[in-house]
Amino acid sequence: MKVSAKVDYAVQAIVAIAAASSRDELISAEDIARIHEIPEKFLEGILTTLRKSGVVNSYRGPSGGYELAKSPELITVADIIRTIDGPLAAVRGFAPEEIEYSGSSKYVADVWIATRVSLRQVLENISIADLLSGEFTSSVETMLAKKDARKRRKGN
Amino acid sequence: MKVSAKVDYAVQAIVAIAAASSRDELISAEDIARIHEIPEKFLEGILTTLRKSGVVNSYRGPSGGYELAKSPELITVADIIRTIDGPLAAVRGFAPEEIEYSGSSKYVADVWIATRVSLRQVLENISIADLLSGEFTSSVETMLAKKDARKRRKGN
DNA sequence: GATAATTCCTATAAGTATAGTAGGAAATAG
DNA sequence: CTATTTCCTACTATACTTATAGGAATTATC
Repeated sequence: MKVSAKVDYAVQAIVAIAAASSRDELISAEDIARIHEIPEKFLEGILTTLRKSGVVNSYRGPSGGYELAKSPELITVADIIRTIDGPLAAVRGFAPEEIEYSGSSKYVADVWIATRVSLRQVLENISIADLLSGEFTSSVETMLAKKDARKRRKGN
Repeated sequence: MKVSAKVDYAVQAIVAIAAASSRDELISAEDIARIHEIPEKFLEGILTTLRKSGVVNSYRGPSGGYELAKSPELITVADIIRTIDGPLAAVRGFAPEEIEYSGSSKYVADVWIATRVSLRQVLENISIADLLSGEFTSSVETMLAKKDARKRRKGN
């Protein structure tokens, strides 16, 4: 259950682009890469994917760069993850429903289905606009306010 | 955000062992592998990891096999994932707190922290006993009862 | 028109993780 | 003694992740 560098970079890049767009500016891949310490050529590939999926627009030439293709309220973190990495919660590369669990494993599918529901509840409810303002929907705020939210679990 | 084959196999194996243990029986790796279509030698490695972390006990020789090392109420899916795959939600291999997000990325850490909280809420609240009975805690039942819990999201 | 900035495209590559295989040593019940 | 089973070590193939390299296409500006 790991978040790839690619996805983390993609989210950071989109937020940076959104910040520029909110000032009616374009921002170049080079600037994003330098500011957020993302390998530039790697970032270029990520931005190409985001462009092809219609999340950002790009313009070439001097004073070129990237802008959001739609309002930041309409882009969620879940959208970005699905674009970059595929399904939110794949089990062995399949959707939970596609796997046959028999006998004592009968209820194991429910684990992955519940996992997917919970990921959706968080990631579909955080928009790029939220990440610009730092104000999240109440269900997300509730999670962030949890006692040990920012603490690592003891190594068992 | 994918669930590895290893983790899926591990959960299935533990439940199978729990089912046997509830009848006061041992079960062999070969039986588990055959019944649940898990590559046998691959499963052996998984069971060794689970033994070393104190989740199961093993006995050699004919009529040997595996049993749970503790009560199924005390083993959660989160425990199994951490044993097999490491932290529930690592970002680029680090814990969310370990990454420095600056400038417009300031709030990106909160995304991964909320993600981790939500995974914990699900995975720490599903025990092996729950997977034997098919009866989950109410917060998990609520998720499973959600409208589209068992449906894939449209490809965006 | 020349220049420089920028995206776009294709190819390659190192490193790591995933998923699995093979063979045999050690223990043990009957 | 034999058969069963875990235990241990090593190996392999493939894919994925995380990049890197070089240059072609586009375009704003002088």
